[in-house]
Amino acid sequence: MMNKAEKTRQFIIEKTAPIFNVKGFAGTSINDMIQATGLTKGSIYGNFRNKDDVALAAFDHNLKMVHKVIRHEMDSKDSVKEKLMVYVNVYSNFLEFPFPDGGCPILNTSTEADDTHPELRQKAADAIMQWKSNLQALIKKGMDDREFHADTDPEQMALTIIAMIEGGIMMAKVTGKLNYRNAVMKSIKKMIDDLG
Amino acid sequence: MMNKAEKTRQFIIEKTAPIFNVKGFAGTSINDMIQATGLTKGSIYGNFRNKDDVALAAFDHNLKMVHKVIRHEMDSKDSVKEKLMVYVNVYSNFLEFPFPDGGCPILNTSTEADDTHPELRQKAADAIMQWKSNLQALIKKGMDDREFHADTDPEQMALTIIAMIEGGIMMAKVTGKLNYRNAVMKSIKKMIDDLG
DNA sequence: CATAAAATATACCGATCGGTATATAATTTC
DNA sequence: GAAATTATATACCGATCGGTATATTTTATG
Repeated sequence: MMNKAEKTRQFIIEKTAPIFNVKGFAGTSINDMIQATGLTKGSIYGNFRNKDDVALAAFDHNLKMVHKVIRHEMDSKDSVKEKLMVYVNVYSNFLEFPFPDGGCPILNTSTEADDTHPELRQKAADAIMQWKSNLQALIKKGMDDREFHADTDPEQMALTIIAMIEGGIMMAKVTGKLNYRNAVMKSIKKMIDDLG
Repeated sequence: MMNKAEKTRQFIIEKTAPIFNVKGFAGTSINDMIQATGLTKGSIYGNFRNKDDVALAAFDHNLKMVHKVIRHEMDSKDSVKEKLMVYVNVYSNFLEFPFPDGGCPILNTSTEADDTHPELRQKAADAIMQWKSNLQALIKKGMDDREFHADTDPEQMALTIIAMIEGGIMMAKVTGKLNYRNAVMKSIKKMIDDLG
């Protein structure tokens, strides 16, 4: 059971995570956090070492939200193909799911942090590598189960799916044209279908 | 022929464009620009209305560099397929080309600006839509020339190629694993090959 | 070459930045 | 219930922020 400080820390994380995801690390100030939480600096610095510390926790929180959605949708799926399609469906319709404000935290954090914030960059890199490994394992299982063709390269397929998802999200979000993402997701679906 | 001010303005743009591409709009300060150029605020504000103005010009400059590379590589290609492959080859090896520091300006600017900076977001959106239109026209020409299958959806194919390129760049850059991008580029090549 | 115009340097501004020290309030412990 | 401990609020800090006003330098013009 959480004590007062743990509750406050979690509250701060929940309130600041969307802001970091929308405005980025450099664009988010302590004052933004104060306004979002209604607390003061003493409370923030009492629960976190510094701004970096909050940002790292916020990224973890955003990622956890994404994982939660994926896992929830994944639970009711049997075939590997259906499980792969979960990614496409969730990322195609993230307004229907409790996705973080600001969109995909992996995309946002990777792009901002890759040159500027080694710790955030490392977390985003870990998230992508984990995602790749998960997809790769799924695809390999599909091959083992004879659900997919034996000539499939699981790692390449996993990386390609992620690239298409992230690229599709980025294009749709910046242009405001949802059919852009839909077109890309349609391609991913066809690619997954063609696996077997 | 450029006068002194025009030369200085262009100089400021050239020096600050990589910084904006690496650190992002929010992460780049007037002081960064001063240090990069060796000039002072009077010179910067004498040639630009404000920081936004510099950032917009810097994005244009970065984009122009990318277009220059693509156009240069495109010139010696005859078939549509070869022209499409130029994008894959250039984005696979942008260390071999005069690409902006910080990587792809479209990806960087789109992701940072989509929620925070309407003008930059619009520029990035325009760049993507232009890119999509160019690819779409190429693909359509390939179909008209019977180089590609008639059942190809040019817009969907164009969007998918861009998504894969941008997604592949993002993954490789944040993880430091170049084979990630190479795997995705390999998939794009196969997809282009399968067009006809 | 002198003067006017333009460009850049310098000084300055209020606001905000991330963070710390101390006071006060809230919670925990005995 | 009082005292100790912990958490949060407040005041404060130096540094940096984007930007402006004015002085100085450089360039252009006649």
